[in-house]
Amino acid sequence: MASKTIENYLKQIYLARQESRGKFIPMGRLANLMEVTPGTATTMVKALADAHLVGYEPRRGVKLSRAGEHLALHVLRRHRLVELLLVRVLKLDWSQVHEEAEEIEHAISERVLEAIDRLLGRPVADPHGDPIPTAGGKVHPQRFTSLATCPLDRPVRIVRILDQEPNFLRFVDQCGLTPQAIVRVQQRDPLADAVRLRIATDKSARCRILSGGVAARFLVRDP
Amino acid sequence: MASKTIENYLKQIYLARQESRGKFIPMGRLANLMEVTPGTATTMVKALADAHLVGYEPRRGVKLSRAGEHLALHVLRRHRLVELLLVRVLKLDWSQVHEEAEEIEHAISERVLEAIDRLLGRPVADPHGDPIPTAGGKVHPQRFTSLATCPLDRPVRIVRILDQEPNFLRFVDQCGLTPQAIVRVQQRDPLADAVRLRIATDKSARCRILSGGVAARFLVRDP
DNA sequence: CTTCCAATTTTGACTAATCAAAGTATACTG
DNA sequence: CAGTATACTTTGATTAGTCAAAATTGGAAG
Repeated sequence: MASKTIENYLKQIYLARQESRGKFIPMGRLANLMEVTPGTATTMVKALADAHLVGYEPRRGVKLSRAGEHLALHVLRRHRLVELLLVRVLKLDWSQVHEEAEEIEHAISERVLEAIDRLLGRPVADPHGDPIPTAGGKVHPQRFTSLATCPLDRPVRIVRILDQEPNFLRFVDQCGLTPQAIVRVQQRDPLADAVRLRIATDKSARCRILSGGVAARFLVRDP
Repeated sequence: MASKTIENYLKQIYLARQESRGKFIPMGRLANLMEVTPGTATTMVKALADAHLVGYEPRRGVKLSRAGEHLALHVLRRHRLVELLLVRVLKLDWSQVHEEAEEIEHAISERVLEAIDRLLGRPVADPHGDPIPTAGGKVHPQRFTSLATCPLDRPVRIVRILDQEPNFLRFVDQCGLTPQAIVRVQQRDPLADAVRLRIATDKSARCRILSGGVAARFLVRDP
């Protein structure tokens, strides 16, 4: 069985590849994500390569092998199903479940995972809208725009938030910018790097201003 | 924070003291319970003693300190609440939850624990009837007889089973000797080491014969 | 009182994961 | 193209937990 540490390295490599579409993840980036020194990351990645979980090219970086990706998706499946259990069944706060799930994801067996999946009715997304890989390791491909790029003056539905930071999520919660919320982008000012939007469900008709970077963390689709 | 290993040592020392009422647990016994070599147990116990979690006297054995017992009870609380969650909410089989909880007990935070406790309605016992320590570390003292010692020909209620072995629990399940079942001991034969009993809820009026040792693993009280 | 045995402790070594710091390569800058 | 900054790798050391095997001891049996 893969150790907790190995599972975390593979998960981070997988997640890093999502954003920067390049094949190889540079060591420095991985070391950062894992919060270890660069030397530690190099050592560990070489061990992962020996176990055929990743491909490693010195000074270029690391990428998942078939087997590594499979394992990473499995970890992600556990993580996201646990998050949903914590929110839906144990009524934990949306903003906190990510950190809780970080630990629990390494402790649950296939049996428990299946029981959670069944109880929750085979869900396809976690509380942040992140897709839950199937038991077979498939991820439903999402191709959403974001609040930084969607058309103006048209209502859109928030479907996913690309940030797990509790403080940020608490802010998101207070604004009402949670998944399923319907919002309309009224204006974008590229020079000021500002996005002005209105939340449909918010009767007070107040506007919100977000920076472009923050707006890009909200994925949306037609309602 | 105490590591998983430390938590397990403390838990085993606590559980061992329950049975053999002597103050000190001999090293050999602990090494057995932890499935490590005696040398490993000695090394580890000396480290625990340095952390003031146990008292250690060479060649006599080990016992929990106040702090160690507190931690052990906390682990046990997590273990038993998780077991109950797995049975009641996730509908897992009674006979399997012990091994599942062995892992999960080290992964859940105070917050999650509290949420489980609330969801389950502050339960006082897990699916095997083992008492759940309170958040403050109190255990409701149980003083039950067992099927090996209770009065004959009087109905009694099974309240606890002192064995977590899946095969044994499956057998218990099939017999209907689960917690809450009402049974009557009809006869004891000390020489044959046999206990004959009838299960009240079993319409077929069939009898069961258990050895004295097995009978002693079923704690009972007046219905 | 000696002998011996079984339970313990000690010793030396190993694995996984980590860090600090020194060394090396790549790429940028003039 | 040389010089340097940055990113990466190597090296040597550390900690937690473990084992195998040798050394010790405390008490039971003669």
